[in-house]
Amino acid sequence: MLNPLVLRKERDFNALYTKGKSMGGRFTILFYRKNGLSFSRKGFLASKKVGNAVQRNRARRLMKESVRLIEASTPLKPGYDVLFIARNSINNQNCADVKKQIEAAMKRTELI
RNA sequence: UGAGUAAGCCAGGCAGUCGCUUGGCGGGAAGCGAUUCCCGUCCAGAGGAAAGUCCGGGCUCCGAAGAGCAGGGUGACGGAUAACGUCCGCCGGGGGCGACCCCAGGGAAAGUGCAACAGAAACAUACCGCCGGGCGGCCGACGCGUUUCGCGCCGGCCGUACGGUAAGGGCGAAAUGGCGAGGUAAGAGCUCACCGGGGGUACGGAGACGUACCUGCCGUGCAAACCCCACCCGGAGCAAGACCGUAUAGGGAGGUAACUGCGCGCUGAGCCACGCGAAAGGCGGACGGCGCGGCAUAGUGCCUGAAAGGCGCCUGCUCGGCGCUUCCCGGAAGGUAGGUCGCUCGAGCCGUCCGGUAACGGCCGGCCUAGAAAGAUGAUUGCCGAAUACAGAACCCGGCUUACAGACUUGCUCACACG
RNA sequence: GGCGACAUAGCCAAGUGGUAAGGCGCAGGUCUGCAAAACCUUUAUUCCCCGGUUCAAAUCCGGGUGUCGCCU
Repeated sequence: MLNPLVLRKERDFNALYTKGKSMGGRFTILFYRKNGLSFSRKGFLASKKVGNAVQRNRARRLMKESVRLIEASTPLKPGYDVLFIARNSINNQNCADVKKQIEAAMKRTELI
């Protein structure tokens, strides 16, 4: 069985883009929306604008690691779909800066 | 020491903490089900190009995987290999002082075609020039007859038509072997030496081919133009495909929103008819444009269709093969954003030895080394340190090509210095 | 991940060995009292890039880059 905590279906992504709220940051863009479930689902996305396969993998790992560290102290509120999209400015950044930016964005949108 | 050339090898390392993925073991859960998930612990966890997808093969399905045609590919010779357009050796040609490097390197007297422009001619062609004798004119010397001229002969120049000539000029990317001498009216393989080419003979070599001798020579380039010769190729691709689970058994002539017309939204200052002259009129979130929607009983158009002793299906075509029967379409089956398998033990990797110039092959011993499904390698601390470039497996393997910071090893060549 | 197609002026494009057609647009001109229409003129020299074959390449061959499409 597939992991239910991961955003997967094209329908969910389209709903996020059209009906969800968004918040742009320096390195990432944040989409979020209430999903009506008892748990939250997350997605991490890096388009071809970010770079080649190595740079896209690096961007997603930085975002996942940042969210993991944030959730260790202050967990995500349940009942949301959240999508993190990397911008190409994320290249050559270290984890601490990305974590700071994502944490600020999540606080402003009151997801944590 | 410097410059160069060829081959090989590495792709930051070690330790601690947190986190991710497969598998083994132990325990516990979820779902109608196929089956899956959670916790603890142990082990393992991207590349030399994983890339481009340019070749070749395995594997799977398609219609039996058959013949022919079409189409595509390769191209000196001998070998290696599962196979190749790859690799090794060797031949020929080209480059470099050299080590060494580069070459789609069969056939142009089998045929067809092309060779623009320029040029006389690009299958046999004479433009300028050179030469020859003929005719005409002019000039000069000589002789004869004679007197203000005529005739003969010799030489030169000009013109003219004819013939000879491919040595020279000119055109061109390319002009009927090159160069020198003889020869000739001028020229010409017409003759000769050397070089080049074709053919023949002999010898050497497994062969491509090489060497020697004889032979006077018959246009050139393009086959990555058609083509000929030899050899090879059925097509599609893991989203291939296999299994399981769940659900399900009728209906019947239309379908399609492409255009016009209709509605809504956005855009935003003009638009329409008449007339031509200076004016006057009508409409105006109009007309037009873009987007969305409705209408098939509004029109135009398009598609399918109830057909007949035939119809349908089959990789580009044919031979050939298969199926159907008297209305048609469906349904079932199968597939699909349900699950599992395919999914990694393989032409595998490492080492000694043996055969072979080498590519490679063989014996023996040892090893197991990613298999995800929004897609696993990250964060942080310390030490070494100049310290990192190109870059992420997606069914597997052998090659090629392309990208790339730097570090190291070995062989060989050239130059200089010293012994 | 696999398969396929394309790249020519600002836009649409023809050309498949011999110095790149055509249309729209832009600019200039003619005409007009002013416009529109019409007519005339101008606009490619790295034909996406790099090599090779050829006397000669947009065209043929090889490699690269970019864009687009399809996958029961």
